[in-house]
Amino acid sequence: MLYRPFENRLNLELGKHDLYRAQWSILYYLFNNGSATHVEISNYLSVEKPTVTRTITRLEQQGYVEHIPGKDRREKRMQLTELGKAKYLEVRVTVDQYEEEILKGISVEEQQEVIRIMNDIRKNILK
Amino acid sequence: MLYRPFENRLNLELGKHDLYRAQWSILYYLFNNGSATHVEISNYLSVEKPTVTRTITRLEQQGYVEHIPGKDRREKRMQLTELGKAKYLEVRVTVDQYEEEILKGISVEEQQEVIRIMNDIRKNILK
DNA sequence: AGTAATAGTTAGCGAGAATAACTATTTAAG
DNA sequence: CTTAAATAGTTATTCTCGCTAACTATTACT
Repeated sequence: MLYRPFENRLNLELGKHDLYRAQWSILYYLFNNGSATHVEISNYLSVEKPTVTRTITRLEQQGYVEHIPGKDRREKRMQLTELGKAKYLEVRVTVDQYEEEILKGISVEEQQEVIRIMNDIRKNILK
Repeated sequence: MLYRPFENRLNLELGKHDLYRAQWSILYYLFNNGSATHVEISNYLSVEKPTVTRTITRLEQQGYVEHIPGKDRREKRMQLTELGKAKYLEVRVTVDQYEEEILKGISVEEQQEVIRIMNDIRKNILK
């Protein structure tokens, strides 16, 4: 009931910056995590590895992410480039405005409550 | 954060019945509404008309929906067939189990609270 | 009567995600 | 210490779901 309108508007906002949701969610994760492997991203987003590979490839072509040596020669640990960080912060402004707009009239307590409950549900699903 | 795991699991459950989310959401709407035109479904799901046409066509081929005369010769008013109603009830059992499972430990008050707030957000987005 | 608007369809495109089958590397077991 | 199993990632292919643009058919408005 909420997802489609939310997705539609978010894609509209992100489109202004030549980004899609899948790309944005990885920028977001890397910015807040410093770095991550494909598998970590895969688990975080609940998508399969090939999906991650494709999106990461695009982000690499755009110059937003780069890979750094991991503890293995198998794993590919990724992090944001300087350009990627700048991009994140730039888009963040737009996304913040969007969030503020759609949360108008919802108190901070209510927001926290919803996040807490959604997290509980998430745990139930992934269990 | 919640959508992908939810979608994955739901599709898994629906897959047991040879259905996809898009189809299920229309079955759901028609069952609870008696009948609807393409435009009504389009608005309800926040999806464009061609998308509705395609999904409805599939449901028609599967024998779950049929069209009845509307107030126009333009509009195509759809309703569930007997088979469609039976299918809905059959799948409903699976979906109920799924919902119960993922809502374990969430009180009814909390559920209502979340629904209320999500509805408020939805209104903000569509405004 | 002639133009607007509304309902739906067709054609074509693209995002996003999945599975299956593969390579490369690392870990564990006999 | 070598071989089998597990892990990380890629490639190829397929599917759903959704979009826009351009169309037909019908109805409403001026």
